[in-house]
Amino acid sequence: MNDETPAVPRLGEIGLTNFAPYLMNRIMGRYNASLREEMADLGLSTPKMRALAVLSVIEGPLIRELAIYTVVDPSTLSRSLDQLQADGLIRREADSADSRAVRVFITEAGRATFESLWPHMAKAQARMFRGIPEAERLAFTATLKKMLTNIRKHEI
Amino acid sequence: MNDETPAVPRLGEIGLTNFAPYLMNRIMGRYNASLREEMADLGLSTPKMRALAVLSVIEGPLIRELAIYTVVDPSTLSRSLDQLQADGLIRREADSADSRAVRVFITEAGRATFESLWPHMAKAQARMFRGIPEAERLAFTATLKKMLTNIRKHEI
DNA sequence: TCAGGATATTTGCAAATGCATTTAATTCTG
DNA sequence: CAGAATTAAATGCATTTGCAAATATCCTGA
Repeated sequence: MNDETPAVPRLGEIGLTNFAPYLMNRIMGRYNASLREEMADLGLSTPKMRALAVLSVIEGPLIRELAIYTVVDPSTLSRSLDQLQADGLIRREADSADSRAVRVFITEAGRATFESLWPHMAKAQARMFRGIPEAERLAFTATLKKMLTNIRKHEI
Repeated sequence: MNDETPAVPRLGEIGLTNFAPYLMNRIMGRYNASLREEMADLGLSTPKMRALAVLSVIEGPLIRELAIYTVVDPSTLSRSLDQLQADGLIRREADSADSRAVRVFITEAGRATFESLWPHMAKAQARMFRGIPEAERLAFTATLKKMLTNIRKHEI
């Protein structure tokens, strides 16, 4: 019998460029960097951009939920929302059922700001997938969805 | 004839969970968060962890190269290396050919620190891929490699 | 029903981040 | 080959970040 812990292959054995989290971090780092200039022109940081992106699709989530969708710490998100609110891009509204909770809504100005950023996001995504056939792209996204289900901590 | 700009489908039309960058950011956010506690126990931040990971595989890169591999801003990396050096986990060495440049080497202590973190990284990756067949996993990683080639700015 | 624990958000604060600049060295160009 | 332009790394500094704690509210079981 063998009671040793099963050996985990080392990173060097796998190779950096076969380790999916490494590749994903690097790709997302470049993707986010490629949008930085356009975001700066619109006065947006990554958390603010993500909040607008989610709010353009999801109507009036709780801040807690928005923090999950955007993968931004609630305290950071709270301050990002302060800024977006000061710029008139979102508004907060007390939840009718739970007076601790706050719902967030995108304003028309917020939607317009996001609309002017969106083509750059779409283009960055297109560049990422350049030369990759439609079927492969769909399979890739399907795998991503499974991975999100596997790794997520929350039900949303 | 039609001289309008071709319409880019909106995010709402695509759906948040069909937009690959959204999924990838969310997955990587969870992956990184899942390692935070183990990293904190070892006194590592994300940039420091990434530097050790790359240095465990690549021998003596320039700081400039390390910044690309780790997707960390050179100024941030410089300070992260200060800390790793103070803790004896890496050492800097002047490049023999170019005296502006500095090469970075992992020490034995650095290797040991990374080795104690690595099983957690491997486990987090395994959890991410849970239930996903080997073939699908390989196809996914192959697509990631193409994407990195597409999106990267540098030749490494 | 009410005390104790949980939850939603905000705020305090120290540390980290990233842009702009500096310093030092190398490479290019006329 | 001199001077200009470029490059590598480090540093100054204002902003951002995220952990802890505070505040306000809600829920649960005796």
